[in-house]
Amino acid sequence: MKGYNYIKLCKFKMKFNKEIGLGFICSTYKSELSTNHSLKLKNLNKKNLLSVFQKNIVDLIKLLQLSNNLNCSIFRLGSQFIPFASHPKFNRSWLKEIKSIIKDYLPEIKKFEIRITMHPGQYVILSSENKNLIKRSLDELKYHFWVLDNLEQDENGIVVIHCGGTYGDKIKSLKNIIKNISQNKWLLERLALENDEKIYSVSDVMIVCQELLLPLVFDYFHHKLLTSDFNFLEVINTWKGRIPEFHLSSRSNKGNKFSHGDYILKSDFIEFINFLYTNIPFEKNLKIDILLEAKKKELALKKLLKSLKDEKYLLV
DNA sequence: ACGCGTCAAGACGGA
DNA sequence: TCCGTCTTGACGCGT
Repeated sequence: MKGYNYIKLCKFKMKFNKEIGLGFICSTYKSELSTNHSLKLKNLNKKNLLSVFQKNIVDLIKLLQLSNNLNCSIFRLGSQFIPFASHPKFNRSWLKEIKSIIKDYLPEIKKFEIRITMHPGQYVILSSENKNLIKRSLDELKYHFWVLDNLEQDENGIVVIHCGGTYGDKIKSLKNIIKNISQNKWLLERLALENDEKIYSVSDVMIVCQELLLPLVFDYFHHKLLTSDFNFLEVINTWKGRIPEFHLSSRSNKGNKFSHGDYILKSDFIEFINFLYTNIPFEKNLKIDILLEAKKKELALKKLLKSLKDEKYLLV
């Protein structure tokens, strides 16, 4: 049994005594490896689906191997792992074959002991009044849960979503989210909510997380674009015994202020660690997973690790 | 053969 | 009003 992969940080004001695990998301840069191989809806049939899924699961193992080589603790599995799985044109009976393929690869996947989490697309919305949209969102979430169940992930295998739109009334929309989740208790098993950069700040998301006892995924980049007042210990407390998942990205030097950069600036990482250092009591024993949301994926992770080593922030 | 626009889906802010 | 942002690979049409 190997232990939790974490990086050994030093050179902070005092020794930073939390165990920080890192990870990158979904694919390698330029997608030599990807868990998001897909197909056009009009080409959706059993044969095509199985061949695409086969590519995704084979690449998943290679991506976990790569993550492990880079000493990562967490990996985000792409939402297109089983393309169109929640679509009406998807024949549910295909899942039997998928299930048995997963079973064959499971020992290889589990041996890395890397935490696998997922982040459905922007179309999963629980704040809406539109019944059909809610139904489709629940179907999509059900698919994500199915995947993590079948990958035999423990309670740390979360499914992260944003809170959706406000439709001009944020309080009403937050109530809708609470109502929709309350009416579907199975969501409490794996669902987690993340603050976004335009609509729902950490303090907004906290209302739902505290009401329903859901983990709050703190995205530092989003928080800086849409700040709010909150007690960071309350964010930690939403995780109960689970390992908090936080997100970090740097601003892109092109595009608008919302877009994610190719890499993670060392300064942004240090700033985030200092934020954690300042806001979590020294004596609190904690593991924390930080997913790096950078366009250049594993290259960004490697570059960050190198620059941290070069400047002696990281013990090799 | 390759480059580019489109593809299941929503909502928002900014130009 | 339209486009880019969240995601970023496949594919089919045009050259």
